[in-house]
Amino acid sequence: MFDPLGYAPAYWRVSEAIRTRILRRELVEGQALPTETELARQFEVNRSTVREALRKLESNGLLGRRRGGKRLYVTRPTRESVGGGLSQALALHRARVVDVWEALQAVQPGIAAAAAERRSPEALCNLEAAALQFARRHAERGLAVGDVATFFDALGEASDNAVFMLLNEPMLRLLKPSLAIIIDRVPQARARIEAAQQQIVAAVAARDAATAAAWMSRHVRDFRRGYEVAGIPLSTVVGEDFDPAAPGLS
Amino acid sequence: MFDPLGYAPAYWRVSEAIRTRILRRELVEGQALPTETELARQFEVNRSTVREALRKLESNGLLGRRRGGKRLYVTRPTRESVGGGLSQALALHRARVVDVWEALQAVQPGIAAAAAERRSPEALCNLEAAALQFARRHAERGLAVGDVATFFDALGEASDNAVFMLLNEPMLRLLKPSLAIIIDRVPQARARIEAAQQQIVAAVAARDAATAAAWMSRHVRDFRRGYEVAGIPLSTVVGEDFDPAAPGLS
DNA sequence: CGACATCATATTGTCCGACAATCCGACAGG
DNA sequence: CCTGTCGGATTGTCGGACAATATGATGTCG
Repeated sequence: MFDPLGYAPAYWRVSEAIRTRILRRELVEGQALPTETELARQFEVNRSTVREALRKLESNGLLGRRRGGKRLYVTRPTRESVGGGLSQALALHRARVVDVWEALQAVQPGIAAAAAERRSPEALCNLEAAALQFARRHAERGLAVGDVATFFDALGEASDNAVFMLLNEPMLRLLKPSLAIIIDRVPQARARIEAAQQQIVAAVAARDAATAAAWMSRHVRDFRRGYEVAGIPLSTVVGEDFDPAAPGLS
Repeated sequence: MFDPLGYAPAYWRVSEAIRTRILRRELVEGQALPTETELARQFEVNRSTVREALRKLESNGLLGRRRGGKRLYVTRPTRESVGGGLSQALALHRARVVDVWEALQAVQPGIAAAAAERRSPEALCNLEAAALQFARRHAERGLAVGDVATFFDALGEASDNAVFMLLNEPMLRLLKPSLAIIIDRVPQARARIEAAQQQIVAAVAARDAATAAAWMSRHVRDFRRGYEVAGIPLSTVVGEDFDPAAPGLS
């Protein structure tokens, strides 16, 4: 009948106040935040309270500090920060590799199509570079996985769509461990990936959205075959590697 | 040439220590965290330091408190929490409605297909209920938008894929404001949405993945027409409504 | 025996004050 | 122009304090 009358602790209100100003763009990116003491003075709360609020915003990626710097600056969440949160959440929701794969299957063709339609010359160049990088050194297992991710990232970049770019990161992060196993155990995986990448690059270069999407679809389907051949159960729960991105060193 | 030697403040290390234990499932969901004083004793740091660490985890959605409760419990990030973070990030990245629409166009058909393949009887029931709800009361503008979102959510639920469920939330959140305008300004919008929903429900009920995906694709394409008819520029930057989910009242 | 009122205790939210480390900017000197 | 020095400002961390209130134990009554 009655909702509980909301009480919000001070650290929460302080954090919301700052967050709102950032989202309203009254505090613009790159701008230095006032010092903790100054904020405490303005909000009329203690510095400890301010600090708790700042930690919240910091971990949301809205505030960050420059390399080795001391003061906080307004920043927007990096892809890594958003992706980290999302993949962490997915891990806790016990998402399975097949779930991630299914999402990949749904999203990536769309990304490829968008990239084909709108790629800039530089983005195409990056994409080609990524494909070449994978082709050149896919012998080393450690690098190969990273290069595959780089390729997908370059494609997202080429799509010029912030949503795609942000969605790419967490899915790849969750896929990486199992992808490493596939590349390790399935002999023909490297060659198939290389071939698919080249077809996709060609289609993107030719601005042929339909072909790009089709090849990407095939490419992703290959991953699923990879799981089966590598003997990874599709119902494996994706795990986080718990590798914290070092704190101030962004 | 040299990497900076990493230094991590204590509050960060404390936060990481707890986060790692949660991700390793050594701290399971629903479990109460030790008290702040106890944590301070165990980590051998000051309580203020512990509190800063807790704020980080709290805002990551890994810790939460029960209604009106005092102690912190281990929780997993709710859909709202990760959706809020993601849509906030997208807003700051100046994502445009066309970007969100494009992502919707890529993802939703996949969700519909997955839902058609795997829907449980209960999920189907919820989906039907959502469609019915929209059909019944789409006259009221305020409710109509929410009901559309509920329909998409029910579909995500039916797909039984945690990734899809988590991805749905932020996109809908960003789309809502513009959707409200469309429903308001485009006379035939309501009828077209209702028709599409019914077709999708029917396809999902019949486990016809291809038809479900096709209708969903058409449905999403309609939104784009809606933007044009309603006179909303596709390059409008999506904005956050800055509606903070109340703090302890989850 | 179980439901309910009562109360002491524990816990959180917030404050104050303090201090070391170190980052910053200015300034001088080669 | 690069380097060394220095004082002030700022952050990270600490200890202690206190009010408000959630929690759990206790006692009471049906």
